[in-house]
Amino acid sequence: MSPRSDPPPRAAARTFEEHADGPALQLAILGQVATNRLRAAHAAHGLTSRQFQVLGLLHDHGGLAQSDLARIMDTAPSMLVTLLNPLEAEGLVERRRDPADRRRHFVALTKAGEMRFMSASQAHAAAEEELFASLDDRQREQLRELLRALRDGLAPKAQGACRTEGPAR
Amino acid sequence: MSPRSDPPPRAAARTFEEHADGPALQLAILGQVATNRLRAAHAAHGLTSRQFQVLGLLHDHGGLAQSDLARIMDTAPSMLVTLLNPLEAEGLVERRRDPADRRRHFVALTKAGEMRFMSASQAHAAAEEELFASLDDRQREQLRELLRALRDGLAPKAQGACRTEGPAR
DNA sequence: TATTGTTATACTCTATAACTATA
DNA sequence: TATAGTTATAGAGTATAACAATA
Repeated sequence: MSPRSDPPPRAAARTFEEHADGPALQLAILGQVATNRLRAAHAAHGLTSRQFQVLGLLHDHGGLAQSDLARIMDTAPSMLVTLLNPLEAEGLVERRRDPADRRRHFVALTKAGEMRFMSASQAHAAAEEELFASLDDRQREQLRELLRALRDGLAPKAQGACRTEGPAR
Repeated sequence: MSPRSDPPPRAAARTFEEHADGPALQLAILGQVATNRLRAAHAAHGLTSRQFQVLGLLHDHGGLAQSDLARIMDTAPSMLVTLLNPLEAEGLVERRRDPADRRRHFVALTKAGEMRFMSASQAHAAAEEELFASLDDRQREQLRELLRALRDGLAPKAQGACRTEGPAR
């Protein structure tokens, strides 16, 4: 469309509005919207998103040592204390000392914790459905493929994580 | 594919891993990645992302009253003080009282502020290019369309904003 | 009395370092 | 000495409320 030599084909100077319409910022903004909706879904069941993650990992693994949980979540051990204490106080989670190595705390869901995860999990699914309500099935599949390609194209570091946190706004 | 009546066709119970693979969490995670890359790009030029936004809005509008800036950014007036003070101390921004209404502070970029925005803007564009390097042109266009459809499908509130902030992790 | 901008304060989430106990 | 977990502390980022100046 530009038949001859425009100066160099480098990115021309952009206005801020052009940046704001660009895919990076749009992705960042929509990711923040998704984060907020999910946070609200979890909060409706008395959980922060990270606590939901804790319950979920315990659910999937059938319990974990506190140190393994810290490794999986890529967070400091002291953070886990902060996350687990209220969960234990509410009776959603149980800490048991490992008799074989009395330093270790084995953490597992209680019955109440299982039920709480189930209900929060449904809220999570509902929030997801609501977020993508405006896309038809074909668009959703396209989006999933693109996000997967994007994820795979980025550093391996970003793949396993579930880091969606950060204060409300 | 399920020829007769599975219980109800409601969403079955999900493991956490299934949630983690779902589009909502993937979008949230990738949005956080984008936020972090952009933040790094801005930080390389001595700016937080919100300060970059301030410079950008001043660039696009050719200066604004502080109160208008607060309205556009949907933030408290006191936040602007926090954002503008270091920018003014560095000489990137100038505050002038409006002679017609001496309560108002008209804020505009200095020459140095313009240059700083330009360089940070290039870094922003480079980060964007790097983020989407693994997608070909067709995929990028698909993604832009899907993000636009998604944005338009969500509450009008989410459309204009540029909120990508929140602490580092 | 309402509006503009500032200061002072508090809150949330996260990160770091020092400490206890087990090995 | 090294590891598991805890406590205490500090930091970044944001929000809220009280205030001064001007209209």
